[in-house]
Amino acid sequence: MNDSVVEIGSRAGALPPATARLSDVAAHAGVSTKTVSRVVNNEPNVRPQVRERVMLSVVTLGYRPNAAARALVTQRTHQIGLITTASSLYGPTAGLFSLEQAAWKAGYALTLTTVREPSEGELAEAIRYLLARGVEGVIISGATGVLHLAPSALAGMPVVSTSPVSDAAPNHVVVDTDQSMGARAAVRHLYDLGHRRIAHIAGPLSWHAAVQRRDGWLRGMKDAGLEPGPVVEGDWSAKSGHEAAFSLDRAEVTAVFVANDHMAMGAIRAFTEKGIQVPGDMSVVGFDDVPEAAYQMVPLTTVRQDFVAGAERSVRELVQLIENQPIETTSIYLPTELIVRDSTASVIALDTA
Amino acid sequence: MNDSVVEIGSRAGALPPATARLSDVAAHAGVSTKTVSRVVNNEPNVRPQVRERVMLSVVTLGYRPNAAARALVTQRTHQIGLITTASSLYGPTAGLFSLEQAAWKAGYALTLTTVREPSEGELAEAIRYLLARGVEGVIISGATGVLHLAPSALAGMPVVSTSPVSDAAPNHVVVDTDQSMGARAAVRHLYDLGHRRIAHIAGPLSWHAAVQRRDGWLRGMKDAGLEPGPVVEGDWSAKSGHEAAFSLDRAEVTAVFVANDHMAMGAIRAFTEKGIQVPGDMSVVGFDDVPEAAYQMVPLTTVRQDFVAGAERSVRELVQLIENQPIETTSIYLPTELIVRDSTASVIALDTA
DNA sequence: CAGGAAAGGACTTAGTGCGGG
DNA sequence: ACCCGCACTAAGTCCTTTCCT
Repeated sequence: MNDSVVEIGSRAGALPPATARLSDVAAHAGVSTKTVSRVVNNEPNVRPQVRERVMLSVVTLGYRPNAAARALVTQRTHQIGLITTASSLYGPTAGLFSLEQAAWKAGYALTLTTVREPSEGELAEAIRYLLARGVEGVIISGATGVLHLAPSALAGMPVVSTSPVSDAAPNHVVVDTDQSMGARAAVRHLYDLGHRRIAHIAGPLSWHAAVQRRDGWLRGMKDAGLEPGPVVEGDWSAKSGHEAAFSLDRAEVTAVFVANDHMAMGAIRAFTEKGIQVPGDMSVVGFDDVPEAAYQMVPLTTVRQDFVAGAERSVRELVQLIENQPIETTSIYLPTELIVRDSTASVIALDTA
Repeated sequence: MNDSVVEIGSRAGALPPATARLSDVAAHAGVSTKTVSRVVNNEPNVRPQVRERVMLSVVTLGYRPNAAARALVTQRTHQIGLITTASSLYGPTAGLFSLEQAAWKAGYALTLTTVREPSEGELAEAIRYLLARGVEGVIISGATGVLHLAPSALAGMPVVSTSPVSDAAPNHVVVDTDQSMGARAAVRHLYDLGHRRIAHIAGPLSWHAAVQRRDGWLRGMKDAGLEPGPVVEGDWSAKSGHEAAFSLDRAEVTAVFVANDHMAMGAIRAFTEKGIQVPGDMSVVGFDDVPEAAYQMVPLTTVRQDFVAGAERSVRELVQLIENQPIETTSIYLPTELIVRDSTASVIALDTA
């Protein structure tokens, strides 16, 4: 038989091999495997002395429970999958670590998956991959339009995402910041400063977040009784913000609401190159409140979103889904906060051509 | 018996339950489990007809191999753990996605773990956590000084990190960009522009990367026969760069080598506030080449590092370690590239007080 | 009837749940 | 109350058997 393995385990020198099994511990402590299991899992009905003896054996043998064996029998992996866009954009990454820590606290490990573009095909592939890995739920964040997920691909797997899915899936919750309200707050701020012609530099409209912010801007303009100014679409990068700003006609607008901070930075640079002062001649509002926003040449007025709160909420909802606890809502929208700095100022002269 | 399970599996309607087992497929196709295993794993010695019939059963039952069972018997999880610093700093995150994609290509899944500060304790905890999760190797990136890892904690686990470990561990490879050479290139560039008094704004010196860049600057100065200018320590943030720049005496220096781009941005802003023109009165070189570096008010001269290459190399080395293939070196340093933009200019007047 | 491809069956992996003592 | 032993989880491995020239 393979008692030899036991022998090797118990005869090991200073560095115990990582191969100690439950049965090795049981043999070493002179109890049954079941008893060791009880001790390891902190279950009751073990005498303190026995418990201690087992613990000692665990330590001396360097025993570590085998996750695979445990998962096999309990049907639980305590793993959740994260599908995110492969880019170092601030938004997707900012929430990442909070997500991991929230998952950790909840007793789950995070398995990371990236997609280039969240097409249905790529998403399905990512989900298959995670499913094969045995994750118990999935969080989809980052670049996503409305998700078109074939329900069959999910196979009833709990999902939390920042974007809604096309078909109302049963095990799905949306957790996102209230992009629309944030955008409206930005417009309101500009309106209060006297701006009437407000342009928008949008993010890529394949992103749900970009659409939401544009629609929020549109809605804000309408609410204020204003004619929406021109819209230019960028790709979130400073570069695209720079280009977008160049295409904006100074005569037409006195302020721009930009869909994220990095594009706003590029835009401010473009305006400066054209001889347009920010905020003297042009007010700019960004979105995100990236850490360096306050330390730009022109400290940026922006809409802050709380990525930490979003991450924690996402994990909480997902875990509830996984553990079949009742959930209250299927869509949760977190508030934003307008941070006023120096890139916005009141209009001195309202010169409309 | 549990034939009932089989029955449920085969009688399922449009949406097959995710519970189909290998034996269910075998029963459905009228073959042995071993044959199904052969088909699923693309092994030879199965007649094409049989193979096809099995495949059909796999599809109709929605069979998916159980990762836990497979891992248990093969003793392979195909999972690697990533330990990184919980911050949305550009450096650590930039490599993250490349890491995931490289791992994916190599057939491994990435499990994410974060630490606040990479102290020995936190690292040991993270490693234990990953070990318990069954990872086959670990990549440590981000904020790390020289790693003090108790060899016993690792238990012989393959490790790739950006920082060296104190005790030469057997299964350890260092993969990092050549920070020192990058810093020296920056100094050289400033020297060639006529600068002689070059200050340094360092990153937090608890980071190995920060130390390396400072030492590179020191070495570069020495090589050029220059007296090192003042050093101020920041924390990588734009804010700290801003503060650091304020403490620099204009009379003393004509150029600053800053340990990362975000601090450089803060520094440029601070100089401007003090009425010091960049690059007219002061040259600034950053490090990283973040995407927005080119679109700042003053496009930033910086040292670019290739995070993608680093990530790919890290995974490659780790997989070699895991699969017991011979490795050539235990330390790999990747080259950097100096990107010259507008934040550096030649010295017009050398006014030393 | 030797010989090789194709398929089957018992056993193993590391734990946990359930009944019994 | 405390502890033991057996059955069971879902795959894969090794070895054997069957089948077909």
